[in-house]
Amino acid sequence: MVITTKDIAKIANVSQSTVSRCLNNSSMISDKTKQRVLKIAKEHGFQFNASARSLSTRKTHTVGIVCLKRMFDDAHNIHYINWQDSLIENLERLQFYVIISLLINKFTGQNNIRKLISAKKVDGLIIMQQELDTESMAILEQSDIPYIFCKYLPTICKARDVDYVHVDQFKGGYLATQHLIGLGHQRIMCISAKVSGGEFEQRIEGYKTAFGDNALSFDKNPFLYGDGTFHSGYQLIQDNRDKLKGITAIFGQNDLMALGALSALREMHIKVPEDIAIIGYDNIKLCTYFQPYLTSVHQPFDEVALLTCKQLVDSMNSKESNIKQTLAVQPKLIIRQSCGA
Amino acid sequence: MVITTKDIAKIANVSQSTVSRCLNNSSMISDKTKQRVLKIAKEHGFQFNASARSLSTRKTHTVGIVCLKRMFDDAHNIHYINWQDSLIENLERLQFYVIISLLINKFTGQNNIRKLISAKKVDGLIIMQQELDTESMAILEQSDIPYIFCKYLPTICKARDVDYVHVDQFKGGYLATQHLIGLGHQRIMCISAKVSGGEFEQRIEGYKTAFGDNALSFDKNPFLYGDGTFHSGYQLIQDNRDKLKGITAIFGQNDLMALGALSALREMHIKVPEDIAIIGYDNIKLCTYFQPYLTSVHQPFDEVALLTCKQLVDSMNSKESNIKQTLAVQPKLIIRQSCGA
DNA sequence: AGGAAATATCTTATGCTTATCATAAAGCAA
DNA sequence: TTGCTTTATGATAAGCATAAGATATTTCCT
Repeated sequence: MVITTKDIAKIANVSQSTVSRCLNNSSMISDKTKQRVLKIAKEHGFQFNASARSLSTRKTHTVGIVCLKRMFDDAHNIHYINWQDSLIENLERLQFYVIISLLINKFTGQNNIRKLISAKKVDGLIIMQQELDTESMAILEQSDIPYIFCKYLPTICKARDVDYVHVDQFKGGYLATQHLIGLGHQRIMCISAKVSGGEFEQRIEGYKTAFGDNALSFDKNPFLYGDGTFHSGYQLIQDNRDKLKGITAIFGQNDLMALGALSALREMHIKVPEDIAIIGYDNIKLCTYFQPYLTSVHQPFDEVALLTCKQLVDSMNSKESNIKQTLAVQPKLIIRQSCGA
Repeated sequence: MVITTKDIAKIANVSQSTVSRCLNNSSMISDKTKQRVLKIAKEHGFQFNASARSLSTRKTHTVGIVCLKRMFDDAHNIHYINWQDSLIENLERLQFYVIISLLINKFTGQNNIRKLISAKKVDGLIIMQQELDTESMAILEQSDIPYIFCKYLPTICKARDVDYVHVDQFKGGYLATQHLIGLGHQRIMCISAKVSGGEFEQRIEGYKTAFGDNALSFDKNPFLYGDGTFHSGYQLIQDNRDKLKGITAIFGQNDLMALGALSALREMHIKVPEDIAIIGYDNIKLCTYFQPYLTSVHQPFDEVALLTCKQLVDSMNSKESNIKQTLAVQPKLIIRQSCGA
């Protein structure tokens, strides 16, 4: 059923290496032979045996995407899937197979990064993680395959010499805050989450800098911490009614928490944006599901995915190890109804 | 850096085939040798070269998941990712690598099912599709690897002899309708979508049967068709205010449309559940984000994923081609606030 | 035409593992 | 001890494609 180069060689009455050269578009081959072989290959629906080819060339044409957990419809991750999705699309466009893998196999305790690398299953890895344990990091560093961090990990990446692509979170926090200040808000509550990786911290830095740039003080402004889910945003507001006194705006560090807060405010009959303005972060689809539509900071995941794949493919193609690159993408303010602008 | 069986053979001072036998837990090997070889392998972090092994054994320990499009945060698919997610988790537990692939490579026009099969990249395939073109179906049927359809495709599957796992959508539609009728509703509007595959049609069959079982007529009840997105649910209500007259309940054939409808009703100051009850379908997280929380029909994706993987692995392990199986999972009614129960 | 250079093709080895067949060693019965 | 069965291990081939080295063919120049 399946045809190999050997079969084609027999049919075309040439050697196997000639077939290989034809199929690989090599020079040193006559046009006549090439056309003949290619025609036969096509007629028989020839496809390289990936294993044999990998064994010989040490290339798998496969990229692994490693992530810690996959709970896409909640938590900080309703939009996370878009990043991954866009990565897959880009990789397929570039003719790579894509293996998805959890960081650790929950049932065997096996480190999947190690497994993928030492089994030679992939040519490169994209790490989508908030943080990475030292063991995994060491495995990556000792490996000879290129890897890149996508989106997350600014703090960790900063400390190490690795490729990474991220959205400028400081800028995002700055943009959001500047927008609120521009609308006259000074008593702004921050709803954040304690997740490692430093993304949220950077947004807060942006927030603080915006205050500074406007010669304003944020000292009296409350900072509340949840876990990044919708319900934590909701709960934070419910549990801190007292802290709302005097507050005119809320900066939700992600859309889910912002929308959770919005939901709580609605139940408390506090009007948005009339009584309190709300701004979110991520620009997920949910922003435009229920009125008032949520003003948010868009993270251009398409651009990030494209850059990530490009950079990884560059590394995979070049023989020497490239100079590590940090690529930053600029977020964008999306103004809707929730701030009354 | 990377150690091979040949290296281990040299270190242990045995032949390569002995090493292979030890690592593969073969019989015909003395305990002493086995322990020694295993110890060396472990010390050096030995991992089989996947390509070489596949070439020799014709097994890749890899399963492909094929899907048409990936637009996970919208459309009918906010919960679709959970299915896939659960599949991946189950496959990793069973020690398989997972390749994700779009049905067609948008840029090359290449049929990825064919590519995965003829390149021998996978041992089995899971198809997550609403429908499948005849070419792809033919490729699958001619291939010698097992494949299974997950969740979708009841109509298509019924016509062919294939393995498939699905949720009993008829039952789901029946449960939802029965619940509404039990609460005294008879004038129920159906908000559905024209998506092929037959899922929605089956839910409607369940709806109709429930009416019949209660000796009621649904003849005057409106059936509205959108595209499955939140916004289409919203728009359907906005555009059909007139049809709401006399209606006491709405059956949204998926949660997104139901919530879209809910959002529209809210803007029209129609109270849910007091004026109109709403029931959804899918039981996505979003059901409990904004009050009134949406009553819905839960599709047990964990169970479906487990069954899918089990059945596929069975097929992959057995030498002869198994008898094709149809596995149905029962949906479950989740009662919340939106029907006033 | 003769010979070097360029072009086209073939032969063989290689990548890593497993499978098959062959061989050696050990155990046991007569 | 001989001969036979088990048990353990080694040697070689096979799986499929590519790479390197060898050979044949053509082209081109003097």
